[in-house]
Amino acid sequence: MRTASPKAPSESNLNTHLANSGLRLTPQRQRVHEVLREKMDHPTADQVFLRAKDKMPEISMATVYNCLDALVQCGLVRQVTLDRGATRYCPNMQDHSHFYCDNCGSVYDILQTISPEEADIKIPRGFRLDNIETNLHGLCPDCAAKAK
Amino acid sequence: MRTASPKAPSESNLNTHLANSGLRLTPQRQRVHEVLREKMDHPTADQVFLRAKDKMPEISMATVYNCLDALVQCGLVRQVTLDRGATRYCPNMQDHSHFYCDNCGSVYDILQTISPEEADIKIPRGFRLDNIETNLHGLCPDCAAKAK
DNA sequence: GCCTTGATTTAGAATAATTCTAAATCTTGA
DNA sequence: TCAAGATTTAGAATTATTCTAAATCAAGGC
Repeated sequence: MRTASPKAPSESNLNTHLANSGLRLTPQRQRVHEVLREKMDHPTADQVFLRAKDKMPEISMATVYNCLDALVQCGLVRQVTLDRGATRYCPNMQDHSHFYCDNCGSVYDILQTISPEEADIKIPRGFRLDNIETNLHGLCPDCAAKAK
Repeated sequence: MRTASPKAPSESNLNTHLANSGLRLTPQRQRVHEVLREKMDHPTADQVFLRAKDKMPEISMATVYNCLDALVQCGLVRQVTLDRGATRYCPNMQDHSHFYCDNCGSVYDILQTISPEEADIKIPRGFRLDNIETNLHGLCPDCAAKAK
């Protein structure tokens, strides 16, 4: 039996985005999306996998990668590569940049970015610029204090 | 016997930078630096390894990583992480940003950046901002043409 | 509702990228 | 010349990501 259950706004949002990219809404994609929004640190695929398993023990690593790719593709998650280590995922789609501590590897959202207009970036003819990613490198408060 | 051989400017530059970071000038570090400057595409560690072996067949992968780290540490090379794949290395220390084609993965130097001042980035108290990395994402001319 | 088609998930293998280890070899300064 | 510490090396180990083929699922047509 199927009852017409009202959907949480985030779920319908998720469905809309997925559908716009020709992707389906699946329990796994929901779960991965949920995990990312639950704790908006910047988890690696592995961390997402571990957290997702709490409520969905049968999910596999390959699926986590698939889901993350799907979410990135439909514009609900950003992929963040800041160093040689594992890629991180960020569900905050508000315009912002990332501060990366080159010493301890911690990541912070910085609610400020440079828009293409104000940056006045001129790209050569033929290129199509989709977005500008800004990564701030330096030391976090803890490491900065110790560095003195 | 040791003769006082005059050094090429780039070599003395390399030595100066290394020394300033408490690092030694070694043939391997010279070779890796040379490889990067020979062809300023944005090679991965693996590509650097293959190219370095031409003139130094006994160099090892671990050493290439060590050398790249040393060069990054002393400010002669930039590490560039643009996606989930291997890290790339860029010997162009002129202020510039990278354009990354999200479709084919090609990388281009864009001789333009956003200075911390004009960006007007305000980081929270306690953080130490060392540099701003700007990555431009989109499609290269080839992929942009095909995408239409 | 049933069926077909293609999308998605799965476990596990495979590959790729990076780091680690311990021994050998340099380099520098005393 | 020696000692101490830095660097290199091969190869193993680890980590991160992708691939594979089979099983399952979802959506649209009948």
